[in-house]
Amino acid sequence: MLVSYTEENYLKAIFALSRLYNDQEVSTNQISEHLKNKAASVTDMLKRLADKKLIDYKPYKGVKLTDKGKKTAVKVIRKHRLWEVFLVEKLNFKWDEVHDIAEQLEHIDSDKLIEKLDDFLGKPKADPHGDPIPDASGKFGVQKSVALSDASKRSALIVTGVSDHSTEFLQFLSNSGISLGNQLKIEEYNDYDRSITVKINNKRSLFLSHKAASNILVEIK
Amino acid sequence: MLVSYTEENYLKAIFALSRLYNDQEVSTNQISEHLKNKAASVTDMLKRLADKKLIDYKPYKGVKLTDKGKKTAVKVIRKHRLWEVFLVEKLNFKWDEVHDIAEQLEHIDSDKLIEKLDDFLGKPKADPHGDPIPDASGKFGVQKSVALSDASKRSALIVTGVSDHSTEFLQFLSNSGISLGNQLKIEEYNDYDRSITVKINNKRSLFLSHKAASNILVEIK
DNA sequence: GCCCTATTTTAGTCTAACCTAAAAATTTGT
DNA sequence: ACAAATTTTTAGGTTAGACTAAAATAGGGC
Ligand SMILES: [Mn+2]
Ligand SMILES: [Mn+2]
Ligand SMILES: [Mn+2]
Ligand SMILES: [Mn+2]
Repeated sequence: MLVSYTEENYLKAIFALSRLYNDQEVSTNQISEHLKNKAASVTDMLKRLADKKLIDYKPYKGVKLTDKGKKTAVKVIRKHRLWEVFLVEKLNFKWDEVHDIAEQLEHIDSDKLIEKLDDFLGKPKADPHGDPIPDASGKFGVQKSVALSDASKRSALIVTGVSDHSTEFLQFLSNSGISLGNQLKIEEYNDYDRSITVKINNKRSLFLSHKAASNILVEIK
Repeated sequence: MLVSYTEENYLKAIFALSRLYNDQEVSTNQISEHLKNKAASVTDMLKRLADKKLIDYKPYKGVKLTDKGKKTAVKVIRKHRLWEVFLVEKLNFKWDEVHDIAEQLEHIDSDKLIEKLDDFLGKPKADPHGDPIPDASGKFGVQKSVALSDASKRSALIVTGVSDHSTEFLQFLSNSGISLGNQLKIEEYNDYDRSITVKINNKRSLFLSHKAASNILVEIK
């Protein structure tokens, strides 16, 4: 039984939303907003996905992915992130340019291709935005990173990812000279607006708003 | 104006067929057989392609690609062949495994991606089957190869391509120890069934039927 | 318990891309 | 030249996936 391009996008959306809301049922409206489709169209699709046993759907009660649906969604995410690594590492794209292309590439259907691509890239554990890449069996490595805005002062931090994937934010980081792997130290914490000052790689100092800091993920070194 | 996945496949088919029949108008039935769609469906699509100015269509008289249609078709072919090179050269696929995956990859829409892929692969001039790769402006290099069955005896020949792209034929060649770049010499020519015997790289001798020899393309060294 | 509002589903349309069956146009054979 | 065979188009349907408008349901406040 084959899953269409469109169905894959719905499964991915449901997976992301159920993560976001700690594995609760996902509502029609949440999916509708996420995919920018009308709620009536979503209901339509939910019926089709339920027929295919990819989701559990109780009218008015929201949906949950079945194991089969989860497996499909995770595979699409795996493909998306592997292709992003390829685009950045091999083709020299910038990290803010790859998402839209990966949105297309993630639907290419060939198990052999995924595994050969994974080998070619050296079985990467994370994509260019620090998001973990599930392995062939669908398991994600554990991510123990926290938002920079929640990190403690003075300890050495490593930038491991971002939680805002927009071109604007990624370009802002690049322009500010922050990239994955950089070492950060929080130098000042302003109670008034929760803005901070950080030192990058023990060199330059940089001022960051709370909004920016909340979207940078770090691990304690 | 965007060209759909399906429309791209029609343009590619029309391009291939008009090559095959020396730039004559392509008929509805030819397209129908090539794409394994019914003739009525083809007529439907021809109207849509004509509306988009991608083909010139006169009912009952066959179709020709416009410049715009030709440009689109050639770009799809360029992408198909570049991806095939990627799959064989970088991911170690065999030459008989790549066509179906390239059929999907050829529809990925990003000019920047094509050009970066082309650079990454070293701007290859031919795909793994010896088919020429048009450059970014759409120009094909000239192919001066002939069928092995038409080549003259005793001269040193180089295998440059195949004209049958089926898995069966490609695997037959691999099993026989013939690949692109090999040197061949015709040792014997049997008038009875037009079969030949060739020497590969001045070492092994191999018997080939006329059918096989007619699908191997060679250049005189 | 009932009303109000927000959410969700149903009903009815639309388009792209396919199909079958029938009609029309073209080509072929004599 | 004209009938027969072939090719192509038209007419009418289907399905996936979108939409709008209207109806149904659920949940919160009193
Ligand atoms: Mn992405
Ligand atoms: Mn990413
Ligand atoms: Mn191919
Ligand atoms: Mn090829």
